[in-house]
Order: sequence, then structure tokens, then C-alpha cells
Amino acid sequence: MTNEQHASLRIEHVPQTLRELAVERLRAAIMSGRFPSGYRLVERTLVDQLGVSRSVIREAIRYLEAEGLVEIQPRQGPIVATLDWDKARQIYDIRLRLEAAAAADCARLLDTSARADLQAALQRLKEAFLSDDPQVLYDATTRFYEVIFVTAGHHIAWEIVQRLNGRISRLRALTLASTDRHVSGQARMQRIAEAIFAQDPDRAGEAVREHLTEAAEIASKLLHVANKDDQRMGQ
Amino acid sequence: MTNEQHASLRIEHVPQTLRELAVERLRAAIMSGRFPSGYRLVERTLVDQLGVSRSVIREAIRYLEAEGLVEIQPRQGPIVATLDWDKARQIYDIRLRLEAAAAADCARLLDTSARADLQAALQRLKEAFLSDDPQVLYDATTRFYEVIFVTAGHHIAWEIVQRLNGRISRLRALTLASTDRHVSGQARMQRIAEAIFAQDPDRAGEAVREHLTEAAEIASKLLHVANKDDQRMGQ
DNA sequence: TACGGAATGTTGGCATACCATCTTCCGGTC
DNA sequence: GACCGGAAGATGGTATGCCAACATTCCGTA
Repeated sequence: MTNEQHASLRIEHVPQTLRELAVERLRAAIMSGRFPSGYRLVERTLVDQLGVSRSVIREAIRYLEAEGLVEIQPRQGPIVATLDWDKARQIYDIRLRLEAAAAADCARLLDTSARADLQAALQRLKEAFLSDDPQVLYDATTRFYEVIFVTAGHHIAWEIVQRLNGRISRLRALTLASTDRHVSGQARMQRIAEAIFAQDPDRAGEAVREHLTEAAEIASKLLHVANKDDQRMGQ
Repeated sequence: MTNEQHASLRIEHVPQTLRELAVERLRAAIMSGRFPSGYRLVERTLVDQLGVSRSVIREAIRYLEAEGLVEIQPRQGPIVATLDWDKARQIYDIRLRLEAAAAADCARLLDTSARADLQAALQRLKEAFLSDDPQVLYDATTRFYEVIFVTAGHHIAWEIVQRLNGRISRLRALTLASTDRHVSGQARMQRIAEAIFAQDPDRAGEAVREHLTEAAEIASKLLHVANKDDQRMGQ
């Protein structure tokens, strides 16, 4: 069982097929905002852009469709999934529950090896907060949570959270970039880590809940501002 | 926003493309156990069985792969996803958290219309418990939860739970069929409904937790028995 | 000038063809 | 008889071709 216990800690299976590569490229393009919400994914255009055949593109789109990153409009084909505040709220709520549970179990199951992993992830996170590159902070945050989920043995929950994060990636990037967040985020992350190091499940869960509640509030403001911008710009 | 507020209550978008049809057929075949765990999904064989081209089959497989119902083995192609107790445990744990949250919010948000829906679903569930057809009970149970999730506004959580249910469908069928379950299951469902009708979120959440904890225990026993059978039969 | 329709282009759905790799099996040689 | 090598089959990966539906444009007629 679980012969992939720490599989997700590793370098993530170098993609071999064009299809896997295409999925990654498209996902990156969507999550980075290069393909904005509602953007039409015209197959033949993507063929030119990625330099692969339509078969590959279409299969990649099917995958991303099931993942929730792409929606199919009947008679119009695939578009980048849209996000309104109701959906975002639901996603933050699910994340809150799954991440709190993971942090609590992580605190319970912490062993020497996991402690070292978490320590390293926390250190990297601290450095990332000093960095100017949003991507670095994004990656470090992801890594921090990954250690928590994997240590807790919540592999499936981690997959779910990663997918949900994909759907709110732009919101998440904005949230992480927010200056308020910059200050308090680091402190909150620190508190999560401390509770886990102290092996206090309740406090770890509570720390995550506070952290994510704040994140959701910031996201709410940002999304509403963004929506107003969209309306003003007529899109 | 949420212009599909009650979309999932309806008859579910009559599939138009062969691909959607193929996804449904394959999913049904897997969930019913006709394609058992680990079964190789050979594309050209499926072409003959479903009477469509490989393009359609392959795209359907991509979708089910992202859904977690199918796994791709490098250099061997797709197989029906396998399930060990560690994965099943994780899935039950996630379901527990999401369903408890949905029941609580459902209790909070219950209005006249939702009350009627839930009442109808409960009635159908009671009749299903008297039925001999496992499928009827399965469908009625699904419908009961669907009303809870939709009323709570937890549409995304409902999608996630449905997917997770797909991955443990055989376990779930066994659990529902278990005679112990037959007796206590109905009582527990009744308690969940009563707590929601009383608009008592805490009690509703607790009732769901008890219900699912029991279900997970039954599933645990069944899965371990099944695994022993598998070993005995050399597969 | 305005309206209708036909021609053309765009695009997704579906089918098929080709190729590389891996497996299997058969035959020949030692 | 055993072992090795190659041919044939099986199978997934990829590319391409065809078609129907829909949108767009342009021309002809009233």
C-alpha cells in the first residue's frame, strides 16, 4: 500500500508524452493569467502555438476540463473557466477544512524526518517573503503546504487542494502579493509551523483557519475590485 | 452569478457528443464493477465494444483519468484505478468533513422550498430501503445528499464528493448492501434529516459524522475481506 | 438603399492512418 | 534440447483528413 508515500515530494515525474507536456503548458498559461478567464481555447490556434497536433491538444483540454480549469461551452468549444465570488468562497471554505485537518494530523504524526522537511520549507518560505519574485513566494507557499499534507498522509486531499488552487490561482497570486498579506502572512505561517512543531493539533488547525479566513477576506476585496474593473472595461 | 443555482437538480444535460456518452458508459462500467479494479482499458477493444473511434475513447479516458477513476501506467496504458484501504480511509475522511459542513449549512439555510425537496428525498430514501434493488437505494442516497449540498450552496464540494464516491463506488455499494447498515443506516439518515428540519447545524453535522464514521468502519471490514479474497484467488 | 441568400471561412466532432515500442513466439543454430 | 535472434502482433502516441454546424461576408435583387 501507498508505495508512493512520498512521491509528491520528488521532482514530479518528468513528463514524457507530448500530451502531458501540453497539459502542463496549458495549465501554466491559464494559471499565470496569460490565458485569462473566459478566453477561448481554439484548437487550431493552440496547435500552432504549441507545435503539436490537434489530438494532443484535444486530449489535454479534456483533462483540464475534468480538472475544472477549462469549461466547454456547447457549440462553442472550450474556454478558460470563469470564477465568481460565490465559487471562490466555496473553494476557500473547502480549502479551510481540508488544510486545517491536514495541519492537525501533521502535528499528530510529526516525526524527525518530517520535522526537518517542514523546517526546510519554512526557511525557504521566509526567504521567499524577502524575494521580489511572486513566483518564488507562490512556489514556497505551495511547498510548505505540501509538506503538511504529505506528512499528515492526506495525499488525496492534497490533490484536491492543488486543483482548487488552480481554479483560484490568479486570486491567490493577488492575495500573496498584497502588502498586508506580506506582513501578516509570514507571521501566520510561522504560527502554523510553531503549532505543528509543538505537536498541538488543535492549535495547528486553528492557526490554519485564521490564516485562510484572512486570505479569503483579502481575496473577496480583490475579486470585487477586479470585477468592477471588468465591468468598467466592458468585459 | 451562479446562474446554475439548481442545475444539478435537473435531469443532467442530455449528452450530445459521442465523447460525453463514452465517458458516461465507461464510468458506469467501472462503477458497476463490470470493469474491475486494475482492469486494462485497451483502446482498440473499447473501440469495438462502444462502436466509436479511438479519438473518442482516448478523450474519454483522459477525462476519467483526471477524475481519478482511471490510472495511466507508463508504457502500459490506462487501467481502472485501484483502491487500497489507505486511499479509502482518506476519501471517507474528506467526505466526512465536506458532508458535515454541507449538512450544517443546509440546516442554516433551509427554506420552505428546500424543506419540501429534502422531505421528498427522505421519503424516497425510506421507500428505497424497502426495495430489493441496490441501484434504487444507491440513487436515493445520492439524491438525499444532493439536496443537502445544493441547499447549502456547496456546489463545488458536491462535485468533489461525487468524484470521490466514484472512486469508492464498489465499497459504497457493498456498504449500502450490508444488512447492519440496512437497519441502522435508515435510522441515521432519519436523524440527519431531523436535525436539518430542526435547523440545528451542530446536531446535523454531528449526525453526519456518526453516519459516515460507521460507514467507514463497515467499509474497512468489507475491504479487508475483499482483499483477502483477492489474495486467495491470486489476483 | 435595404434585405435576403448564397458562398466562404471558422471551428469542433469524429474517424483513420502511421509510427515506435514492447511483447511474444517461432525457428535456427550450437 | 536449450538458447538466442528476428519477425510478427499488440498497443499506445501522434498526426492528418473529412464533415457538419455555425458565423461571416458579399453580391444581387427589389
